[in-house]
Amino acid sequence: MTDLRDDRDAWSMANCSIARAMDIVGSRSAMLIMREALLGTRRFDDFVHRVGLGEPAMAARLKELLAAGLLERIPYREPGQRTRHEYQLTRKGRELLPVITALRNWGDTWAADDAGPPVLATHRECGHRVRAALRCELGHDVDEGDVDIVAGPGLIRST
Amino acid sequence: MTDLRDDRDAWSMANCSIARAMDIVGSRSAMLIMREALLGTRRFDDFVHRVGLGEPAMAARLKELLAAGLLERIPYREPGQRTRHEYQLTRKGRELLPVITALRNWGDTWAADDAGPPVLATHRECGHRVRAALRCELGHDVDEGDVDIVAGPGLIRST
DNA sequence: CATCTGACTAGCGTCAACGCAAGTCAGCCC
DNA sequence: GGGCTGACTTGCGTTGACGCTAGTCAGATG
Repeated sequence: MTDLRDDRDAWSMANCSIARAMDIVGSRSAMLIMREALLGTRRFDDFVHRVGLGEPAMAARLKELLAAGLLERIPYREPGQRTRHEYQLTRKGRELLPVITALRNWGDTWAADDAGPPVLATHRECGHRVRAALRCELGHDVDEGDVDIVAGPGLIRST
Repeated sequence: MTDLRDDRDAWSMANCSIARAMDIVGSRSAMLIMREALLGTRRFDDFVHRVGLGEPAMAARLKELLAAGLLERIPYREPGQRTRHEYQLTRKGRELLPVITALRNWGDTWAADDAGPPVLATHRECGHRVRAALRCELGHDVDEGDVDIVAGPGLIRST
């Protein structure tokens, strides 16, 4: 099999992973909540003022992200305080980091103002900037033009 | 200053690159249009039936993506046909490939059904699967836990 | 026991996204 | 020159996202 793009209409996107991902984190607010969660935010009120969403909207979004399994609601207790709940990333949520990083890279390049990007992600061990780069399982760097699209096990062919 | 996460409320996300990116391609339909464009789709009607959006909505989305500079409207002429226009990716649009790839990776892992992912991106030269991976400018692979967030030139500090 | 704080919920009103149905418009084809 | 096709536009109505204001609720604190 060569490249599925050569006969695009012979297969369907009914179970497209990109569409499914967008159904879960494909809104501005959901993605910004995940940005905050990856920056370490855990409490409801902090999400509200750091993301810039109203309380009712935030409560609804967090509920969706809990239901989708990106966040967990964990009880905790600060000394002298009553038991509360915090929103912690699950593995499913933590693995959005490459998506967020790729979005930040793109925004830094194409949507930042003249001053430049507000924050930089760096490699703790060497201090150099981190990017989401394409590479194959053998470790090769993959150029934009060197990607083939081939059938996967879940491919749905059109009738 | 080491890691900005240690004092999260001392700086603002007013010019966040992630938020800006989401303003442009942060809707399900915009992202699916970019998916199709990266798969080679160029004509209006093909976008309509491959993305599964109505004609009015598609016309509006395409206009936004043209205005944002992700697509260009280029005249072309098939033999025996009149001049038409096709939507071609610009460099700005093409550089969304890491974002789309990261989203597909995540969806393949966390949102695919039992059959598995419908399509696979492979490296043309070796045939192995392509992923969006974190790496620094020195070429190191970067682990999820090894990312620092430090001030960039455009950082806005809170008052 | 009343108060206070963090974390919500309830009830509006508004605005944007989208589907559907129908109309338009330009030019090749017969 | 009347149809046909591809690429839209116009005009509904519906649904969902969100802001705002106000109310609730649980438990430590005074």
